[in-house]
Amino acid sequence: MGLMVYNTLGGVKQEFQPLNPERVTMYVCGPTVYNLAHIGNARPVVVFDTLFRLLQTQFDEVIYARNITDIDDKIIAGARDSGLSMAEFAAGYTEQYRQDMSGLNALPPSLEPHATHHIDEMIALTQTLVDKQHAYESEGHVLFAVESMPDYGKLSHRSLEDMLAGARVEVADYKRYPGDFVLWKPSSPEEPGWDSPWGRGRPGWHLECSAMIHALLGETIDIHGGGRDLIFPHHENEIAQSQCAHGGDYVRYWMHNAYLDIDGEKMSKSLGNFRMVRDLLEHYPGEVLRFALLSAHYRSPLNFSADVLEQARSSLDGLYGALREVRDVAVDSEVVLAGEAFYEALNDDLNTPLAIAELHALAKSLNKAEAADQAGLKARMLAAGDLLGILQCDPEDWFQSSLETDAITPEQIEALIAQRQQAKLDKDFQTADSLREQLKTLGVILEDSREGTSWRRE
RNA sequence: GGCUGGAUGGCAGAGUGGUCAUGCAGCGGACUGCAACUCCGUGUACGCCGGUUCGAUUCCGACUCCAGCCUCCA
Repeated sequence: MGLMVYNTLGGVKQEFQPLNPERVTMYVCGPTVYNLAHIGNARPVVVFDTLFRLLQTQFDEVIYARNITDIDDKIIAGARDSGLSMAEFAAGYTEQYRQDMSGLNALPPSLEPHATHHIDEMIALTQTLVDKQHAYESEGHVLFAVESMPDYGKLSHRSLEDMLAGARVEVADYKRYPGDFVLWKPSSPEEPGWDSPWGRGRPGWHLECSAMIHALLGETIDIHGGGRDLIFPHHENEIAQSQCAHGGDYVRYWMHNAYLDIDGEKMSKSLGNFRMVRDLLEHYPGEVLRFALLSAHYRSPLNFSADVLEQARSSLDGLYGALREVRDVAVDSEVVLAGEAFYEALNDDLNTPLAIAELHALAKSLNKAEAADQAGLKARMLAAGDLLGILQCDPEDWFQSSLETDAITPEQIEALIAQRQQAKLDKDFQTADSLREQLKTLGVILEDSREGTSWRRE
């Protein structure tokens, strides 16, 4: 069985069959660069990065695009407040975003289009929609007329009547219909803007993705991903724009990740419980954050907490522990995971928790393996880890990288270990134990084996 | 109110119509000078009430609670 994915459009798991098996296309909504990325922003990045890695084992060419929204009202406001130009302001957060995601072992996407580099395409798309009578100009705005699209609402399962019933906001008076949304809006002289047939203005948010996808990937793409909250209105409106402009299918498989909570509560400004990736990376290796994010299925809510992070670290310790024992065993680089339980778990709609369970099973086998079987098991574990974006660093570095304390240097640790070794030879166990205790208070754990004593951070 | 999705052992979290998730933590044992690592063993978990069934955590229905969206927040 090949890759199965849950398609939000239709609500069922389907076998993944790309339009063109020679060139698989995937687009994931990236950040609006007006702020630091929080851990919730990181979830789709890690999830779709894992999918990107999986797809690459099955298809020769996988184009993965993740946009940077660098024109937006929040960016305009942020730039104004900080006294920077919009471009400078956005560039700063874009660079920080790249660093943060790299810290989570997320591969760079194949393409990283910036909204401001595709304004011409957005204007053209808007013009097409106006020409086809799906959009209209009103008081300097160009609006999409949702009534012009019979199946508007198909992704989010809501009808125009439903939306009206639930409407809680005042309707702008330039809209013909309350559900109409902005394609192009006017800019004041102080605001950034581009000349267009409707005057100087800037694009609406939904327009960007439709225009960039069309420009870079084509009229129909295979996978479009993002967080659940984007289903409505963002993705619904993308469908409306692209389908009405170009006809045909816009996206073959819509995939949406669930939210994550912090300590059982929604992450929100009012609760003040935002966790920024950059801050978390100062206290935890990126791999721990990534492992924690993958420990729940992407469509399930994930409760993020310090406890979960410690559990992730302990789990990774166990996996790296198995690899450390075979540190000097050479591995065969040609490993085919297809067909194995680990791989099939990922193939089943990216069931990362089950895949991780299989990884633990591999580690257990490796711990118990005869020498003859070690190379093969190690190679499979590393290949499996690579698909998840984990287990790629040197095990000794993993255990010895101390992010919490600089109270003692590796040289000092080695010196104390040598001292303890001598005490052990002298049968002076009291001294030996006190040296071990001394190190423990500094967060260093000793492990004796036949080959000698190694150490790791607590 | 409308739409979507949830409720699994101390914690996290898969899955299934009928002996097993898995990890973390705990407990017992082996190993060890003692530990740590590792290995072995260990938990009458499936929101509530009905129904279908020889048998339901898993299917169906009601109920309770929770979350998300309906406002350019992943």
